[in-house]
Parts: sequence; structure tokens; C-alpha cells
Amino acid sequence: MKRIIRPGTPVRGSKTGRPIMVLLDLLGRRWALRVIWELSRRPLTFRDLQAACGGISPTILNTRLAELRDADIVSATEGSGYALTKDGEGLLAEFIGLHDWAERWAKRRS
Amino acid sequence: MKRIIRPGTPVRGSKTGRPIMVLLDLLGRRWALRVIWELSRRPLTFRDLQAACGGISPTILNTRLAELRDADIVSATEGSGYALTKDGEGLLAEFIGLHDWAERWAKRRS
DNA sequence: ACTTGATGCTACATATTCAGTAGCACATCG
DNA sequence: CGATGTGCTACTGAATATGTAGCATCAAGT
Repeated sequence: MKRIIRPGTPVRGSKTGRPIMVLLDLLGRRWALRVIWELSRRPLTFRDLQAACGGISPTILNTRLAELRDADIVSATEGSGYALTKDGEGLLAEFIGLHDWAERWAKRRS
Repeated sequence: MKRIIRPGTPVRGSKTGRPIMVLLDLLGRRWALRVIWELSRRPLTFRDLQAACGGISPTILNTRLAELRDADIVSATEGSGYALTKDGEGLLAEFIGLHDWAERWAKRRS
């Protein structure tokens, strides 16, 4: 079950390992974006995170967490569960506008 | 196989249909981010897009395209294949910094 | 010491999704 | 009439996600 996701290593659809491709592969897995989103407000325990994601199965949550931790985007704190790392915060900042965009998008389409 | 993805309709892990949840569900499907990324430079035909994504199977490409078109993020032009809509361009702009972030991320981890 | 509850996490069977290949129907070009 | 390019579907098998149960550990309470 070794599935390292790191810049420089080939990913699905791109053998070059270009960082952006690696990142898109990592974020383009089910629940990855959502997990980051839920952690953006505050750290959450495994179970709270599970609940925040609407009852996501622990299997896949654990898999995503392992990948995100391996990528240094999420880290396990002691006491308060999981949190975004400094890198994770920076990444989040890059698409923090998504929320507002989504709201405008919803208005436009209704 | 009707799978409408629109703000207001419930998605996996969120019954509320909050726009951001709908968007995260939509973008959090395999190849969705990558497709948007590849279309960001220029319009591409179905087959070129397929090649740009490293040989993604036409089945799933077509599925993603249908979803993105339904969401008005991608549109089919006549003559030159698929392109981002105005909405799609706006969305892209929200995470255009991803590329630079990914480059810095790669440096940090090497 | 013994329960009680919360933690992170694993096992396993099932359902859904994705991948990979082949090929169709249509259009354009020579 | 081929030959090529288009968007796209069918089909099978592989990979991934879901859903439920439950384990091991720890801290607090009685």
C-alpha cells in the first residue's frame, strides 16, 4: 500500500513528476479538497473530521490523511487531532477565493 | 445515470447543497482539476484533451466534460473543441496560484 | 480495579467508479 | 472512393470508495 505522492515522482497521467501535476493528482482524489477545507477553520480530531465530512468512511479518510501528511500539507498534532501545516495554510490561501466564487456561481445559475 | 451537479442539490457528504460543497464535490473527482488546467492555455479537441491528460480513457473524460459543461465551467465550441467558459476562466483564476505554490512546494521538499 | 467514553485506526464485504481497448457514426479532404 | 479526424459509446476488468463492525490505547470517573 505504498503510494508516495511527491513532486518528482510520476503520477497518473504524467510521467514527468512536474509539481503541478503531482499536486493536481493529489488534490483530485475524493475528499482531499474537502478535508483541507474542513481543517481550514480549526484543527479537528479524526472523528470530528469524519463527521464534518458528512460521515466519510474511516478507511478513505485515513488514506487521504496519510497522503496529505506525507505531502506535508496536514499534520497530526498531539491532543487536538489533525491540522493544516504551514504549507497547508499556504496552499489553502491559493484557493481561498473558491468559496466566494462558488457563492457567485450559485447566484448566477439560479 | 443522471448525475446533476448544481448548487442547491445535495452532494456526497453534504445534504445542504451549499455551493462550496457542490463545487468541492465536482472538482474532487478524478481528472476534473486536470481538465480545467489543460484547457486553461487554449481550447482543445476531445482527442487532444485526452492526449494532454496522458491518455485518460474517453469514458471518464466524457463524463467529466459532461459534468463540467453542465456546471457551465466548460463549453463545447464549434470547430475548436472544448474551452473554458467565462465562469471557468473565473474559477481558474481563483487557483491560478497553484502552479507557483506547487513549484515552491517541490523546492521545499527536495 | 473497573467501567465509561473518547481517541486513532483496521478488517472486510459490497458498491461504485475508473481504466483500457475496440469501434461506431459523422464530417472533411484528397 | 478511401483516408483521416471528429465526438463519443460499449464492454470488461481493475482500482477505489462505502458502510459497518470492532480493536487497542488512554484518561477520567466511581
